[in-house]
Amino acid sequence: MAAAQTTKEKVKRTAQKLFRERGYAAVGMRELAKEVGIQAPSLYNHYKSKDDLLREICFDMAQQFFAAFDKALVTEVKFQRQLKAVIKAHIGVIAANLEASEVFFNEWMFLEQPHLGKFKKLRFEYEMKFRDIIDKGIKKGDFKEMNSKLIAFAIFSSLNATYDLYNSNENLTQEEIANDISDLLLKGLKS
Amino acid sequence: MAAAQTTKEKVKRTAQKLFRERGYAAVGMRELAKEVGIQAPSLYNHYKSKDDLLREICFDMAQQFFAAFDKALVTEVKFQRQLKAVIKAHIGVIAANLEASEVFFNEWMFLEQPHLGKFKKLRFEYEMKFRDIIDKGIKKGDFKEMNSKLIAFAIFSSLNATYDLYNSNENLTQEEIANDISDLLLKGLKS
DNA sequence: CCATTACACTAACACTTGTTAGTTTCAAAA
DNA sequence: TTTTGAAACTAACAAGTGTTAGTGTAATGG
Repeated sequence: MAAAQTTKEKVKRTAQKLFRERGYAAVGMRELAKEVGIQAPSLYNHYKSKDDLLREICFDMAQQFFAAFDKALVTEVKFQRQLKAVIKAHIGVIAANLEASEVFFNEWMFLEQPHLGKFKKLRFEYEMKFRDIIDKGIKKGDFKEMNSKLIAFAIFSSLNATYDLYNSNENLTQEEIANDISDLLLKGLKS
Repeated sequence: MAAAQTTKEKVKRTAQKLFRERGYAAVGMRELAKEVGIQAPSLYNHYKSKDDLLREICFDMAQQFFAAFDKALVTEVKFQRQLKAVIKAHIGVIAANLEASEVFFNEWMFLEQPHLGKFKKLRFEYEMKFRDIIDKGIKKGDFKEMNSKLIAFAIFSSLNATYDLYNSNENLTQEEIANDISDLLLKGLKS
């Protein structure tokens, strides 16, 4: 079991890093290849196009988010706990794939058809899983009567700030971020 | 006083639209020109470079955010009200410049130096104005003891989801969004 | 009425883009 | 030892990039 990564893995990891910091459209195949340490055409021994590379990054992350959500959900019954559990799971995936998840959130728009359509569908499904918990929680009385779409959007965008939090000078653990954000969302800032 | 917009205004508005929906790097000058209804080189009669165009969009928005913040702040003394007031002001600016504010949030990274440096500084200052309210509110006891950086990040990212909310099928007014988001942040989701 | 200015145009440049074709290298399988 | 396959290479293409030079035209101001 080689601890060293294969070239293909290195290509993917480097692409995640570059796509995140400069944007998919702004990163050229030559630049990517140089960072990996090979020539541009050699990239095509591993991925059949630039789009193919982006596709693998985005859909891998989608799969991870779904898997983590489903795993987190089964163990809880109360909606407050359910929400906290999936928030924790979501942040866990981000924390374990900091760069790839940023690409997932910000660069998916550059996917070409038909993958773009499939991706949008996946994202919508994932959003609906969150809204489902909120709606059920409202119905049961665990949560306040509020616009669940707005809440879902607020939750998502808060969670997705995790990357910036990690890169700030504060030394926050994944646990702390998940706890603080779910506390804020559930109980509010007011003392 | 022509009610019709000048060509320069049309260029700017079209650029905001295209940069938002396709990303700065992915939009070419020829495409922009075509949408405006002129030839690409004619753009240079109005802006001296592509970067110049992005710069004007970004710094105009920065100025608007600062102006709205300062205007909102003076009238309030309690920190909960202060926070709500600046949230309202922030969302007001987004609502009045939906496309430009998206460019401001997502495409500023493509600014070239020295503008990039100046822009980053402005963004940081703006963030600190928010954190300042939170920190003072915590000190006074109006707010819970929490990591103010995390809170500020969560607030910012929530606010910046406003664009997506407007574009969803829900018919939410600017008032409603501002009220619901500040309610959520202050009082939490829990009933 | 003439000079100037604003703003459009076409042609073109130097460079970069993603990608393909064809070739070489080198280790593992037969 | 020969064959095969993966994975690197160089050379090159067609298309697209931001931008400049130079020109025409029509309205404006002296």
